[in-house]
Amino acid sequence: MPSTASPVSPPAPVIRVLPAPADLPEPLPEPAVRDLRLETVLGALSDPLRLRIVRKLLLESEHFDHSCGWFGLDRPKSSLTHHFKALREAGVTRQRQYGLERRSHVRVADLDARFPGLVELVAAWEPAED
Amino acid sequence: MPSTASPVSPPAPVIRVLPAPADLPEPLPEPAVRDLRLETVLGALSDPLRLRIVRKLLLESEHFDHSCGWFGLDRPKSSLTHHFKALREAGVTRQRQYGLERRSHVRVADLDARFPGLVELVAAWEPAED
DNA sequence: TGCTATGTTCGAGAAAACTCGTACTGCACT
DNA sequence: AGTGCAGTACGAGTTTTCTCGAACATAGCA
Repeated sequence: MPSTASPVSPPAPVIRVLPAPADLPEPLPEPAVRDLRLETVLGALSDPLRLRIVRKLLLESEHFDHSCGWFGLDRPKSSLTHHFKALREAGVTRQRQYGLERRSHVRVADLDARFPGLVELVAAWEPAED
Repeated sequence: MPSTASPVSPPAPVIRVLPAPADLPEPLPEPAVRDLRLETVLGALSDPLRLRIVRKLLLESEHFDHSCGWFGLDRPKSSLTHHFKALREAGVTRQRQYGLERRSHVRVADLDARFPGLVELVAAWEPAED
C-alpha cells in the first residue's frame, strides 16, 4: 500500500480497511428469503458437483467467503460460472464481488429459516465413491 | 376373526386373504436403502408435481397405499406413469401391484434412515400459489 | 504498456427431462 | 365374447440442462 503522504514519522491514523461486516460489497442479485422455493433449491442441489461445492463450503469454511478457485474443481471456468450461478439464483449461496474475485458462501440462516434440516442433509452427504 | 375349526356348518375353513402385512404383493423394482443417493432423491423431488404427490401421501395417508387415481392429478395417464416411476426409481416411493392398480407409498423409514429431516421438509412444503 | 490471473458472457452441441398421444396388457363384470 | 377400467410401453416433439470453447473485461503489478 502506498503511504498517505507522510514525509517523516508514523503517518496519519490510517483507518485499516479490512473486509469488516459493515462495508462488504453488495451481494449479487439473489432471491429474497420469502421467495425461496423448495423445488428450486432441491433442483440446484440435485447435481453432484454443486452438492460438492455446498458441502465443502459448509464443512471447510465457517467464516469466510471463497472464490471459485478455492474449490479445486477440475472444470473449465465457464462451467464453474454456470454452477455457481445456479446455486446463487436458487438462493443456496450468496456471492460478493471482491475486486476480481467473486466469492461465495452458503446462506445458512436463510435456508434454516425456510427449510430446517436441509443444510445438515447436505453437510452429511457423501459423494459416490469412484 | 373366523372360528378356528367349526366341525359342522360353515364349510371349509376358508382363509380370508385380506391384504395383510404378511402377504403383500412384491414391490416393484426399487433401489435398496444403501443405494439411495441424495442427489437422485433431491432430483426426484425437484419437480412440483412430484413434490405434490409425495406431500399428499405423507399428509393424507398414514397407513395405506394409494393408486394413481387417488391423487386427482389432472394429467394424462402416461405423464403420471412417468412421474410415479421417477419417484420409485429414485427410492422415494414404493409401489405394489394390487390386481390392476399400482399403489404407492413413501418409504418414510428408509428415507429417515439415510436422510434424516428430508421427509419433514417435504411434508412442510407449500406449493406456489397462483 | 503489456502480462497474468480471475471470472463473465455468448453461443452451440449434446444429453436429459418433461409432455403426451397412441397402442397395448390384464382383470372384472355382464 | 365384449366392454370398461387402471395403468404400462413406446416414441416423438419440446424444453431444459449440462458442458465447454472462444472472446471479452478488469484489477494488480512489473
